[in-house]
Amino acid sequence: MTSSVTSTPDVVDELHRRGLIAQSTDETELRAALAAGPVTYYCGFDPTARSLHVGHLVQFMVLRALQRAGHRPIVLVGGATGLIGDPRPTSERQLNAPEVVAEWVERIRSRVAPFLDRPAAEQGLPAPVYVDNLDWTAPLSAIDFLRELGKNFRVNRMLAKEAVSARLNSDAGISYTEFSYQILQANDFKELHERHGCTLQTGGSDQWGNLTAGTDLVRRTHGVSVHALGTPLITRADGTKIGKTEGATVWLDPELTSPYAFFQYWLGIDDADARAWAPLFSERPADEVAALIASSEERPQARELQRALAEELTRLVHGDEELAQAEAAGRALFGRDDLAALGEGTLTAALSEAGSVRLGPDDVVDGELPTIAALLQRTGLCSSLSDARRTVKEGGAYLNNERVTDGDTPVPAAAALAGGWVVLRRGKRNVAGVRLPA
RNA sequence: GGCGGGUUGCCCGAGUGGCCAAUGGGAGCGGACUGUAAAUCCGUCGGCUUAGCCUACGAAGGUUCGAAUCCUUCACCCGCCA
Repeated sequence: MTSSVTSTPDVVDELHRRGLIAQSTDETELRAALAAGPVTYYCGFDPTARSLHVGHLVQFMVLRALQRAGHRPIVLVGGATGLIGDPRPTSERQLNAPEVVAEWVERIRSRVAPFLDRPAAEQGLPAPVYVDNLDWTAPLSAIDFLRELGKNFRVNRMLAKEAVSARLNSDAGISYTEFSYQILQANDFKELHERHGCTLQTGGSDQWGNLTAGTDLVRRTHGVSVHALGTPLITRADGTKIGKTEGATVWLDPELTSPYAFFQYWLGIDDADARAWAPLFSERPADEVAALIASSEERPQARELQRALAEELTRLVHGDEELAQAEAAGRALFGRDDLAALGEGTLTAALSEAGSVRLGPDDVVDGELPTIAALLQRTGLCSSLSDARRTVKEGGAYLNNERVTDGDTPVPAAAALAGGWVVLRRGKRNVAGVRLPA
C-alpha cells in the first residue's frame, strides 16, 4: 500500500488546491468549525442506477479528505429520495419500482465500503456511519410532512432553485412529486443533525439547491448554522461527461465494469483530461502530482500520468490484487509480444479480465468451429453478425493479433494458443478470448 | 372547446407517390497518422441464411401495380383563438 497520503494541516486548503470546491457556505465559518474539532459530515447517494460510476468518485475524494483530517463521515443512501426523484433540468424522471430501488440501495451500499472503511481500519481514522433515509422518511405521515416540514419552506424560494425553475420554463413542467424532493433532502440533513450531530453536507454543485435547502431547514428548526460544500461538475475537455466509454458507463462495481476495463479507462483518457483531473483524483502529495503533470507535458508519449491515475484509482476502487491482475492482463494483451509465447496461466488470467466465452462440443458442426464473425458477436465485441462482417470488411478484426480478411471462415483449430485459447480483437483496444473445446 | 402546425433511424434534421434502408450534420464504430492521447483525413453506421431477403419513417386501417410521401380514425406534442 502506498502511504503517500498527505495530511494537510487545513483540509479546506487541500480541497481548494485539488479543485474539489466549487462553492460553499461561509468559508470562514466552515474553516473555523473544521479547525475546532471533529465535525460530522455527510454525503448522500440516490439509487438512480444499478451502481455508482466514476462520476461519483469525486464525492468520495471529498469524503476521504475530510475523514483523513479526522472528521466523521456519514454515508447516506437515498432509499426514500430514490423513490421520488431529484428534478433534472430537462425532463421528469421515470419512477423506478420500489423493489428495484431497494436492490440498487443494497448494491450501492456494498460498493461504498472500501473508500472509507479501509482508512478507518488501517489508519485508525473515524469509522463511517451508514444510513438510509427511508428509515425516517417512510414513517413520515402526510400530515407531518405538510405541517411540520412544509411550514418551513416558502414555495417562492423553492421555485427559484435552478432545476425547478428550469423545469417551470420548459415544456416538460414539473410534477408535484419531484417538486417535493428538496424538502425530503433538506429533512435528511435535519435528521442527521438531530441523530448524529451532523453539521456539514457535501455534494455535487448540481445539488447546491438541495444542500442549501438543508442548511436553511436546520437553521430554522434548530437555530444552528450548519454548512454545505459543493464540488465542481467534472467534464471532459470536449464537454462530454466523465466516465463514458464506447457509449457505456464506467461503473465502480466489478460485476458491471471489470477492474481490467476500469484500469483501461483511466489509462486511455486523453492528455488534457488527465492533467485536469489528476489533482482531483490523486491523493498523492501535491508535488508528486505536479511532477506527474509536468512529465505529461514533457513526455506525453510515456503516459506516466495516465498510468499513475489508473493504478491509484484501480487500487482504491478494486484493491491491490485486482490492480495487479488488470495490469498483467493489459501487458499481456497490449504487449507487442507474440501471443503464442504466453503461457496458459497468463492467457487465462488476462482473458478472463478482458472478457471471454467458452465453446462447448455443440459448437462444433461437421467438424468445423464457428466462424470468426460469429465469435465476434458471441464475445460481444460486435453487436450483430452484420456488425461483425462490417468490422472485418473495414479491417478492424484480428485473430491472435493477425488481421482477419474473411470473417465467414471457421476459426482454424490450429489457431489455438496455450490452453485452447484464441484471442479476438476489434480495433485497437477491445479484446476478448474464446476457449475452444478440448 | 375551435382553428392551424407537427410526430422520420442513437440525437438533430431533410424528404410530400416509384431512382428511399431513406440527403445532411452530430455521436458511435473501423482504418491511416500517433503515444492504448488529442486533432486531422478516409471509410462505416437497421437486421439476416448479405449480388438477395426481412423489418422500418407515432399507431391502426384504406387508396394504389407501388406509400415515409395520398385518404380515414386514434394517440401524443406545439402554436393561435375562446
